[in-house]
Amino acid sequence: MEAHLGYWLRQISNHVSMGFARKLAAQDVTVAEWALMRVLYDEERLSPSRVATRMGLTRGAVTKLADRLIPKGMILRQASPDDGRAQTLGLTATGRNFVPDLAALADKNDAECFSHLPPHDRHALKTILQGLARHLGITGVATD
Amino acid sequence: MEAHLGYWLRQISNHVSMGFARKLAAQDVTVAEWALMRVLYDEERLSPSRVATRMGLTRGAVTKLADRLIPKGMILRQASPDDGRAQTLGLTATGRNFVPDLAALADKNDAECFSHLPPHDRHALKTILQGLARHLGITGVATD
DNA sequence: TATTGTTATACTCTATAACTATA
DNA sequence: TATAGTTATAGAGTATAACAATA
Repeated sequence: MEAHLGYWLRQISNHVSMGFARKLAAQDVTVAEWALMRVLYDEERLSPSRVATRMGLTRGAVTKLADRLIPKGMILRQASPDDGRAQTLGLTATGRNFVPDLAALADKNDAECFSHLPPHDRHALKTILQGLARHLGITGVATD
Repeated sequence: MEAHLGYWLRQISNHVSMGFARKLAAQDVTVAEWALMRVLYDEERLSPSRVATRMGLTRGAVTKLADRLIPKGMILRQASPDDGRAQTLGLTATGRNFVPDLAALADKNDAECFSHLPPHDRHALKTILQGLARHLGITGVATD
């Protein structure tokens, strides 16, 4: 009943994410909001369904995130001309300009948490984690 | 703006924790509830304050967890004889007998997620994570 | 006054399921 | 009938702040 890898992973991950969340909060953005913005940054314009698939969320969850980002002026929701049911989500100019600033916060957070690691360990950690993601069938696109 | 270590950590950690949560759910226990039971397993009897410190939670959060575990018959809340303000939390016999079963689920989950890793990688991962915990000042006691 | 614990309230994150409008 | 999206509801997880009882 000693400690498990899953335990240590959770401890560190929570710590790192909380630090990042705090930095984002100073910009009035949550981690989930950032993840959505990051996905849209790569794709210009995506339907909520596709966003949901990429982020591993339900469509309803995406709607709620979008409902928060729209009044903040970060993203736009527009009806698709082709299909009366479909919508598209895309960053506003403001949102698009903001993404690199938020990415810089991710850089900073990563640096604070991991820069003391010897390069060899940092590299090993990333390689092992990426291998695990592949093996465990984690689909998500990088979002921070 | 490539992917960060924090990102991969979160992806893997979420995946591992979700698998564990599913297993615990089949026993009508959540991860947070398990964490509290695990802390009490080591200590016999602890005040909510001390539990909060160990788990990195507020006292209010501990009260809520305890309020769920008590009707499940897993833990007991008793007034301290010494200090009229103080309470103590402790596992019931049922709860105490249950902890090893839940720990076995943690073992199983860990095995499912990590057993395919070469022993060398598994060891490196654990060592690096534990080193990070120490460096980042993560206090928590192992809870899974 | 300080401390212990509980309660009230709020918010994020996420899910499931029902519903609406189209196809 | 099937699909896209939204809405309604719920619950975990957590925090902050107010409060009651006791020290």
